[in-house]
Amino acid sequence: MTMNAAGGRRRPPTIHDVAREAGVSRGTVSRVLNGGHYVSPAAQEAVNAAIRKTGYVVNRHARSLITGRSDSIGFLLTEPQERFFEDPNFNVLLRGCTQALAAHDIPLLLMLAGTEDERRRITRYITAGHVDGVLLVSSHSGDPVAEQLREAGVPLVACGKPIGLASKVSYVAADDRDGARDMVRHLLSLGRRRVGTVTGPLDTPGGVERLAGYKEVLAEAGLEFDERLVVSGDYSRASGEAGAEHLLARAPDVDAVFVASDLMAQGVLTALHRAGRRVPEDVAVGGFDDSPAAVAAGPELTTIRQPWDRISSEMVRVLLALIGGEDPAAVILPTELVKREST
Amino acid sequence: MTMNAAGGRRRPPTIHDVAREAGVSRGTVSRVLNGGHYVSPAAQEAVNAAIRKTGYVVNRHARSLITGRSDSIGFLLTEPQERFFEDPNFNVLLRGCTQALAAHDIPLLLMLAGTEDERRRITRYITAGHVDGVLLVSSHSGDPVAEQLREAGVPLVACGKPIGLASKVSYVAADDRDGARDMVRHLLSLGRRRVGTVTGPLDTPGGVERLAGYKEVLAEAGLEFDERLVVSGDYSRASGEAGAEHLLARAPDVDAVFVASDLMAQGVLTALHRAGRRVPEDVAVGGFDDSPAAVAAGPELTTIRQPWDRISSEMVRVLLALIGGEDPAAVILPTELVKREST
DNA sequence: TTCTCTACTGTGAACGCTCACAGAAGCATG
DNA sequence: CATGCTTCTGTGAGCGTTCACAGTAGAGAA
Repeated sequence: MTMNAAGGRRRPPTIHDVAREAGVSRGTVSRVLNGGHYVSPAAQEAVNAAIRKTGYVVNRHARSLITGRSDSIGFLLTEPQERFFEDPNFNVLLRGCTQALAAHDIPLLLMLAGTEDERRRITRYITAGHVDGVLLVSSHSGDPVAEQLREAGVPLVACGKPIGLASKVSYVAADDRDGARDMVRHLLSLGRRRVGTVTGPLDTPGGVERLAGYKEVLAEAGLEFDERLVVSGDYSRASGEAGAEHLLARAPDVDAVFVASDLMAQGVLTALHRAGRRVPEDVAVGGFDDSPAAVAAGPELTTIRQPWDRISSEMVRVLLALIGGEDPAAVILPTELVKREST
Repeated sequence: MTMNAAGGRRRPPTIHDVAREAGVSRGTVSRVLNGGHYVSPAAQEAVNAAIRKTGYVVNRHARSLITGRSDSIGFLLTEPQERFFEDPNFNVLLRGCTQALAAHDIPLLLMLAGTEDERRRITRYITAGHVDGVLLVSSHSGDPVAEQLREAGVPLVACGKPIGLASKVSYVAADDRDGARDMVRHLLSLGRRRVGTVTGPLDTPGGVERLAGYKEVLAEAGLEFDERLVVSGDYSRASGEAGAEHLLARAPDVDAVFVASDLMAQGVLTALHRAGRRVPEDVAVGGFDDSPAAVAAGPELTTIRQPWDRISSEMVRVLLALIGGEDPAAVILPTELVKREST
């Protein structure tokens, strides 16, 4: 649009050009750029017109150099596996965060720290002040990166309650336990009495909480806890399949399964199908997440919807507050039972 | 806000601190940082030691301010839909690019430009020089953002051959046409003669090329082209399902389907199952992509593997070359037939 | 009048780095 | 001895911005 007719590549306009154009000083332009306090309406208007005319865009590098802020946020994934990329929830979360930040005109830097080596480099990068804060997605406990960032005083918001960390780290999570309770109550309401579960990894908050909810409801229904009905998975499809086989072998009379993720539930469906069990007639299956995988499955999964859109927007809100100097906060968001064909 | 354990607020070390520590000047430190030309071995070593000792990390903002480079790359998604996030290929691509860039210590900025409004803001952001180059993922033709960036002279590499654009834009793509040929030949080799296809969107290069490959092989096999065997989809699961129903209605004798994406193929399987057709006995189904969806499907899909890892690393390589002043390049990578249960 | 207060504006000095340039040292050549 | 060349090193300037501070003008109070 602003190509010079002369053909030369034109140097982008600076605050100086705008000042000259508006007939004011650099300082006044800067004040307009940063909220417009102590600026007369006339100057305000002149500067805005000059900005439009010159096509001026602030040079973030120059600004960052002096403010010490970088005006960007890191999205950090410290999973050793690529599981998160396989996980549809991850997409939704990433997209939600990007959009929430875009509303503040803040770019998001995607950082993958799978290996030990990468983790070191990225920690170094972050602590050097190249991002103002970090959105952390790391399900496992005892994450060294998280601990290091916390110690370095980098504003940090985790997705899901971090287990291993000392207190005072902000996080946003769905109410896993309550979601699990809802699902198991739902299964019991269908008349099922031999309700098994395939848990998530038990070094993750989600895994622990969902199992806790399961146990609570069985107890409140007066059903005896039967450890043969509990097998553990790692949120992957394959582990769901293996888990269901295990379950069928140990408790053939199982008539319902609460699976701690939709992806695992897909695996469970496969295994049940192979074993000749009909879903939901013989065995009702409930998932967790309401990810695209839930609808992709056949039959479509009854599941617990996690409010990913709200989780991501809350993560961004809390992080920006933290950067603004507010105290750490924990946000727990409600889940919702979504009934489909599998129960 | 990095608080020191000692209690003092420590300013991060600058190039000046390193210079003092090493007993040399700023200039020498800078030269070491930028390749070490014209630096004596003794100075080189002293500077490296000082860097290690002080924990110095270069301030990219200061560097960018003077060099005009930003040392970061944008990953731009201009899809209006969230389809890409649903698409497992996207994950692999994003991860691959992030990692390839990480090897060069270049952070990746994720940019989503779904709406018209966002597109304007992001174009502005990019053309203001906040990234050195852009990896563009936009399947549709006539993308205004791409055209604007091209005109503004921003180094740009597209994923897949852009249709609408004027020439001279770099891209990396799998050999869609050849992949389609392989799959259709495979279906014919199984003795199938009524081979249908569910195409991708025909305003995308993938959609067009895969259909072209299909037609070519039918022609070379001496089979007459039957337009009842061709229905179009949009790469979504739902469109695959609808497409298969359409196909069954128009050509009930269909004995094989080449589906232009795995996700659509999942939908095709669902529709075939509902219609009581066995796969692969009654109808063989071939997908495209070899995405996780291919293995998630039941039966597991025979498909065409796209070399996503190489696509992403090539995109990064070409973009860095472009930034380095080299000429635009097009890279076409070979595909591979992966046989599974559905054929 | 004179003083104070408020609202606004301009100016130099940073921020941490790279770049151009000047110079020094070492060595060979005229 | 001067001269040139190469390799290395230090210095000043400046990138585009914000920030602190010093003003200025105008209004109201003493």
